[in-house]
Amino acid sequence: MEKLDHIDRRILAILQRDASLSLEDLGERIGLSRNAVWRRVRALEESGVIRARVALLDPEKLGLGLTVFMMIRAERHTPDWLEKFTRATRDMPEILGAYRMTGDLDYLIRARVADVKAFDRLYKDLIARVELHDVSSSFVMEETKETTALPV
Amino acid sequence: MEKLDHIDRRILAILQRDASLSLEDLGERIGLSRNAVWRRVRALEESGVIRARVALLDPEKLGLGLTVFMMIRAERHTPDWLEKFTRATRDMPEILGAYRMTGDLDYLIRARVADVKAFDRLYKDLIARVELHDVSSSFVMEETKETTALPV
DNA sequence: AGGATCGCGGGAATTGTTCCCGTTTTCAAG
DNA sequence: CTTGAAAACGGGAACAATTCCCGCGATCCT
Repeated sequence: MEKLDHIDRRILAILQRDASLSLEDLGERIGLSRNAVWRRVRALEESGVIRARVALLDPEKLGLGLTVFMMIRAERHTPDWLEKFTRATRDMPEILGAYRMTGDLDYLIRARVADVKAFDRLYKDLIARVELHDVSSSFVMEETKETTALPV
Repeated sequence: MEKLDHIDRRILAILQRDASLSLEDLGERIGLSRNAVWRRVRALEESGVIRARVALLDPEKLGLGLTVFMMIRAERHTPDWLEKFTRATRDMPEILGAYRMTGDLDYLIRARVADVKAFDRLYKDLIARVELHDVSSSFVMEETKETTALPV
């Protein structure tokens, strides 16, 4: 939790939508010299507020047309089951998010695959790696929103 | 869906984890001149495979410590309900993802907020904007995985 | 009011990007 | 095989952006 002023927040708001702008352009937009902006950006990177700069790819163009959520209840509630589950999800690149939850479902997985057939392979691969008591999968028909931009 | 060779995929794999590398460095890693790499990256941008370059922020450092999922069943199943729902989620910056689903739950929302109190405000704000028949919210205790990197 | 601190902008060196051009590789047809 | 066309490569150079140094002005604290 860092102390950020209004200008820092405007910089973050812009960069988390488009990090390809030059410092010159960025400075122009917020009314500061390329230079002042550079110092602020560097500070935000060093403090870890800016965690990374990445390229976002288009899943459709990569043939990954289907988003799937898997609602999971665990077989056994032990530390080493959790450890195994964590490793399994980390090692499976189709899995984009894995969450331990409150409520009656224990875990939630968000994954991106080519199609239903590919999902079935993912499913079988997952249950081979870690025992699951109950799994209910839902396909996403439409993503009405999907962003990496946090509220600043 | 584009035709990508092995080198393109290696470039994408690197850039979707770290887009701050220079063309020189990138070329070195994959055994090509800065120049050949530049042409490939440009082609990937123009074809839309690379959708954007963005900065990823640390939610904890911004005081957004809580991820929430909301499982929703709709009040009415009409085009203009969907339209209203879509606009509502678009306009609420805490909502990072909104998905129309198969199965017995109609919609799923992924959101990031400061704490339970902030979630309650989000919840009340949402039900004020669009009528929901049934909402069940779960908090994320632990994110064992969370990535923007797609399998290439 | 004086002194210290902080953030700003200008300038300049360094580094990175972009584009041109000649060469090499690949691939298909003869 | 050999040959010709097309595609991809690397080197060089111009241009652009980044990075860092410095001096100035605003702000704050006593």
